[in-house]
Amino acid sequence: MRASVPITVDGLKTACSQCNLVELCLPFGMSDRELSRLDELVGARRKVKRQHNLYRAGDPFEAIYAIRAGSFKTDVLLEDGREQVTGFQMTGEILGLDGISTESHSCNAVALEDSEVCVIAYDKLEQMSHEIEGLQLQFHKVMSREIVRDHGVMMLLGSMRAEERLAAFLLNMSQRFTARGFSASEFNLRMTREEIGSYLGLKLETVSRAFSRFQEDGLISVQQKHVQLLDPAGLKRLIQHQHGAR
Amino acid sequence: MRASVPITVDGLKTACSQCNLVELCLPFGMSDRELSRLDELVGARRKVKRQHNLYRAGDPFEAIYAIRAGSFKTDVLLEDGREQVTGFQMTGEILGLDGISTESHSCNAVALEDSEVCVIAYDKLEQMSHEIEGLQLQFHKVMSREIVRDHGVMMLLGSMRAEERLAAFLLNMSQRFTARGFSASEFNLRMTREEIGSYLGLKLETVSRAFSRFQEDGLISVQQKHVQLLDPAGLKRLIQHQHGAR
DNA sequence: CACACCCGTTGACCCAAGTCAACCAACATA
DNA sequence: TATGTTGGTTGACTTGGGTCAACGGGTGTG
Repeated sequence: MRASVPITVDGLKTACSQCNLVELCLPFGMSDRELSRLDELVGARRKVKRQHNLYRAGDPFEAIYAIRAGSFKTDVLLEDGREQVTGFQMTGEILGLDGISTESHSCNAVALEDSEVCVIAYDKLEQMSHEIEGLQLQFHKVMSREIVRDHGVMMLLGSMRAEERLAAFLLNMSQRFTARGFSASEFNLRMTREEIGSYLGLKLETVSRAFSRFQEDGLISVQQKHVQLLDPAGLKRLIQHQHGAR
Repeated sequence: MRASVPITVDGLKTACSQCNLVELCLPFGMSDRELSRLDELVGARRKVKRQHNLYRAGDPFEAIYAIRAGSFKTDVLLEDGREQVTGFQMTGEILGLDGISTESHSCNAVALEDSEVCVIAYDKLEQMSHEIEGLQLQFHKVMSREIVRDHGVMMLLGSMRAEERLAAFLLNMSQRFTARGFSASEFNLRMTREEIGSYLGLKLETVSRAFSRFQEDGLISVQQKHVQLLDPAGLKRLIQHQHGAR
């Protein structure tokens, strides 16, 4: 637990039209004309240091955030201190959608490494969505994707065994690294075993053991946060026909 | 598993402005002027018989649905047949938001009893959102609420013990019945123990045992689907300070 | 109105994952 | 370069919830 983040805004306006993350981010699928108008929407960037919060549960909701560099986790806390990590977010992904419903955030967003986000004022987004056809549609798709993703996590948590959960997690990470132009088979995780465990509804020891098991079975090679997928098909098979599962 | 639903549209247009569910439904918070315009948006109603699907995973996405009467469950299926119930929906709640992202539905929606929905064509909704200020905002709030709700379920599934999950479930049901003008302490569940179990990531036997345990402890009184909450505060306490939890 | 089937309950037993503990490796800080 | 601290691994043991099985009651269908 670290101190609250000192808000770090640098004056630089970010141009969506020149950002290499368009393919992954809010502007996806919009026309060039629309894209250029979007540049007005995106305000300043904000830097968030590792372990610092982008926002906290209870904070008033003013903006959503597009990750420009780095990565985050979101979590919810119970009164008694139990933590549930609800997601890990990478570049191009949108943070803060949870805040719209009650006009205040319902979870915490914490940077897993030194990161930078584009701040998108929500009232401006609302207004501009009235004007730009493609923006509204794309924004709805982003929210809908989040809902679908969450259903997938419920599937993980509700119906899979420990090793299946970790396999699904690794394949998901691989797929998202690939979409960002990184290797599908080799990457560095940014989160701890405990954070993975919280996300997957497992204790950190169980996560660690599953990693070791996968290594023994020649499915992956792990060394701390560095992971190499040696047999992605094997991992997929593990999810599909593991029987006797709950 | 039953046959696919024969689409049952009756010609009656539904007037949001005259519906007693406004408080709970999409039109919430909109002005009277806006509300009257909304009547154009909502197309026909559709009846869905118990056990029949409103839509299935893979169906092309065309509309979202507001529940006018009855209730539903949504679920996702794994290749090997495992089912995960992702939610239970009651009157005034919106179904189908999962379909926006890929333009096809990603889960199944099944009626738990004979039910009726208002069909809201998505392209019309998009178009009208450009024109009606309050509609866009409200629609975003509905989607955001769904995301927040899903995070709550992840908390359940990832960090709570069996009895805590059931207690949280019962309190949630109670709260939603209350919002609909029904008793907070006495209601009939529409779903089976197996469906509750799937939703909570438990086996039906465990759900049944937890019900019995609660009854022994004087927290509730159960008889089949009929539930009476005798000590809601006790149920709340159970969630908050149950220690030794995972 | 009868009958089958589905649903819910309960018991006995088992196992996957949690708990507790020791230890080691990385990495940050002085 | 030393040194404290955090993160990860592994082992031994425990346990909450899953599994399997038997049974009884409700209810929707013919």
